[in-house]
Amino acid sequence: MYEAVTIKDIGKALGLSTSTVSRALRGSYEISSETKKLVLEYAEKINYRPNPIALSLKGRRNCSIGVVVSEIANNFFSQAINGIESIAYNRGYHIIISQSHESFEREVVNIHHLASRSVDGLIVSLSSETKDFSHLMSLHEKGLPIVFFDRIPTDEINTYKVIADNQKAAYDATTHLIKKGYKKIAHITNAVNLSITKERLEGYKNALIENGLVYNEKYVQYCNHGGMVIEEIEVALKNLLSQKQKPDAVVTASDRITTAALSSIKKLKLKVPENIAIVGFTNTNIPELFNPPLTTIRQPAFEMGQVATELLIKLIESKRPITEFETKVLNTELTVRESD
Amino acid sequence: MYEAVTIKDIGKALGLSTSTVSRALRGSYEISSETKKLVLEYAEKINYRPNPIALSLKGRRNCSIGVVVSEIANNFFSQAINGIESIAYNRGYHIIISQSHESFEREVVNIHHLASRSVDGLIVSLSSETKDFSHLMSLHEKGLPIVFFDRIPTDEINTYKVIADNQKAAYDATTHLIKKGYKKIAHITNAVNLSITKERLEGYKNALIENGLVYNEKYVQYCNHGGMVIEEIEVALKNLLSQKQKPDAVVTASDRITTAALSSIKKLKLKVPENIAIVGFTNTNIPELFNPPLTTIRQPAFEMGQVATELLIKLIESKRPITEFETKVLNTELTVRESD
DNA sequence: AATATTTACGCAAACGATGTCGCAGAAAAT
DNA sequence: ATTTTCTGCGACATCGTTTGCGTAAATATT
Repeated sequence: MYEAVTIKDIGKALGLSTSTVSRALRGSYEISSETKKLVLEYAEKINYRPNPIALSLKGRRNCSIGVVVSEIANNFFSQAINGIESIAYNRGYHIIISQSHESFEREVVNIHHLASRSVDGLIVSLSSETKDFSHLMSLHEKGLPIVFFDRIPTDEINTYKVIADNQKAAYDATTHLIKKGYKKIAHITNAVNLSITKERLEGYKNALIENGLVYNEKYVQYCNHGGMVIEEIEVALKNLLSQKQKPDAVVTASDRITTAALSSIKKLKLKVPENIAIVGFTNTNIPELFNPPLTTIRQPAFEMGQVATELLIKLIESKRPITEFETKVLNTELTVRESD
Repeated sequence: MYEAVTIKDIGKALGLSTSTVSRALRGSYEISSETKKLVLEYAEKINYRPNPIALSLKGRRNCSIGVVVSEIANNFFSQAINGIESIAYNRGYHIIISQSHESFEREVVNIHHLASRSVDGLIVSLSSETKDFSHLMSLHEKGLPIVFFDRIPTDEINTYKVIADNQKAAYDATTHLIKKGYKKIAHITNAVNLSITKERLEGYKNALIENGLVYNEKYVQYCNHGGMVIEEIEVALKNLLSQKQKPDAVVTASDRITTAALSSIKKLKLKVPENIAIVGFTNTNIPELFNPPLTTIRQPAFEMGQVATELLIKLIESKRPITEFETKVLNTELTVRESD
C-alpha cells in the first residue's frame, strides 16, 4: 500500500549501510561531515520521513499524546481539547482523541488501545461509570505518564491533576441565588461517584449552610448519564417539582444538564426565572443568546487543557522520574445574566 | 516503559517457538488442537494482546481509521464524528481524530501523520484553505482508502463522497423566506472555494431567480474562517447593513456563522425577525432555546458520519479494488421556528 | 619503524509478530 | 520393507530503525 522512502533506499542509492545513514540523519559524531551532508541532502531531496511505527517498535518516543474524554460533542471537552492541542502542536506532539461515551468498558478499551499504540502519555477525564482505576493504575505503575483533568481519581493515582475550582464555583452560584432572595434551591448534578459531583455538591451545601438554609437531600438529583439522555433530566425536574416544597431555583452542574434543564422547563411551560431560576455550569459560546440569557458558571476549559498538556509533556520529557505531584486548581467565572 | 506480554513470553513459558504460538493464536490448521488449546488458554490467562505496532510494521491491518475535520468544537463535526464512531466501534475499528483548524498546512501535516501511522483508511472533510489536493491524491494513488464528507474535492479525486443536499437546503431556506414575504435576502457563507459554499450559493441563487428576484453579488458575504473569528461576521453584517438597500433577511451557511450572526445582530440592537430575519444552517441541539427560537436547516451529521464510515470500511475490506464510486447525498431538514 | 589511537564506517542484533521453508517422525501407500 | 504423504513444529528472514561492537585505514605517538 502506502510505500514511503526508507533508510535502506537512501543507503542503496548512496552506497552506504543503513547504520551509517541512520547515524548521519541523527547527526552522530561518528560520521564524517561530508557523508552527513551527502545523506542529509539526499534525504531532503527525496523527502525522507522516518517511519514512526518502526520508531515505536524500537521503543523510542512517539511524539503522540492520547486524550480520553467522555464526549467531544460537549463544549467543555471540545474547548479543553483545543487547549491540549494548542500546546501539543507547539511542542511537536500529535494528539489522538478518543471518547468513552460515559462507559467504563469503552474507557478501558480506549485506554488499552492508546497504550498499545504506545502513545508517550495520556490525558484523561474519567467516564461517569468509572469506580475502578486498575486499568489506569497498572499503566501508571509501568511508567506511562498520565495527567488527569476535570474528572479525576481523588486519591488512587498519584500524578498531576488539573481541575476547576468546582467547590467555589458551586458555592458562588448558590450564594448568588441566595442573595437574590431564593430560599429553596435545588441541585441537578452528575453521577454521584465523579469527583466533580462531590466537589460541586460540597460547594452547594456549604453555601446553604453558611446562609442558614437547610440542606435537603431531596433537592439534589443525580444524573448518571450526565445529561446525555434528556429523559434523565426530565425525571430529575419532575422529582423536584412534585415535592410539596417546590424549589424556586436550581443550580445545574454541567453543560448538558444546564441546557437540557432549560429545555425541559420550557416544555413544562414554566417561566425562567419567575417560576424557577436557573444558574448553571456551561461552556457554551453564546449564553447571551438564550431565552432568557443564562447566568452561567464558565470553566476555563481551554486553559485546563493547556495546563494539563504542559504537565504531561514535563512528565514525558523529564530525565529523572518525578515523584512530587500537585493538583492545579483553576478559577471559574460566574457571569450574571437574566436567568438569575 | 510499558511492557506488555509478547508472543515470546508465551513461547518461553510453554516451551514452544514463537512461530508455533503465533499460528496457534491465529488458529492455523497446522497446529494440533492440544497445542492450540494450551496456547489459547495461557494467552487468555496472562491477558495477551498482540502488539498493534508490530502488526503495523508487518504491514497488516491496523483496524484504525483516521478522521480529519476542521474543528471538533462545532456541532456538525462532533455529531458526524459520533456517527463515524458508532459504526467504526461495531466493526472493530478505532478512530483517530485530528483537526485542521481550517489551515491547509495543518491538514497536510495531520494527514501525513495519520498515513505514516498506517491507518487503514481516512475520512476527511477539507479545510477552508485547501485548494491543492496533492497530499491526498498521492496517498489515494498509493491505495490508501479515503472517503470525503461535507467539504469534498469536487472532481479531483475519484472515491466515495458523502454530502448533505446543500443546494436544496439553501434553496428551501431561501424559498421559505421569499414565501414569508422577504424580498431582500442576503447570504453569509463560508470560504468561496469550498464545495459546500458553491452548492449552497447555487441553491440560494436559484431560489431568488425562480421567484423573480434579482441575484445581487453584494448580498453575498464570504467568511474565510467559517465563522471561527467573530469579527469576520461582524464585518460581513456591517457590509450588508451599510448598503442603500439593506437586506431584510439573511441565510447563514454554517453553525458558527449562524450563531455569530445572531450574536452580532443582538449587539447592534436589532430585532429578529422584525429588523432582519435569519434562517441558518446549524446542528445545535437546542435551537428552540434561542431568542428568538431559530428557524434552522439541520444537516444529518450523524448519518453522514455513519454512511462515510460504512463506505470506508467497504473500501478497506474489499478483496478487489473498487473503481466505481458514488457521491451519497443526504437530505437536510428545515424546521420553522420564530426567527422566520 | 613499530605501536597506539582515532576516525569512519559496516555487521548484526533487537523491537514483536508473521510467513516461508524445511525437517523430523508417524502414518499410509506401495 | 521401502517409499510417499501427512502432521506438527522450529529456524530464519522480514518489516524500518537504532545501537553495540568490530575493524580497516588513517593518523598520531613513541
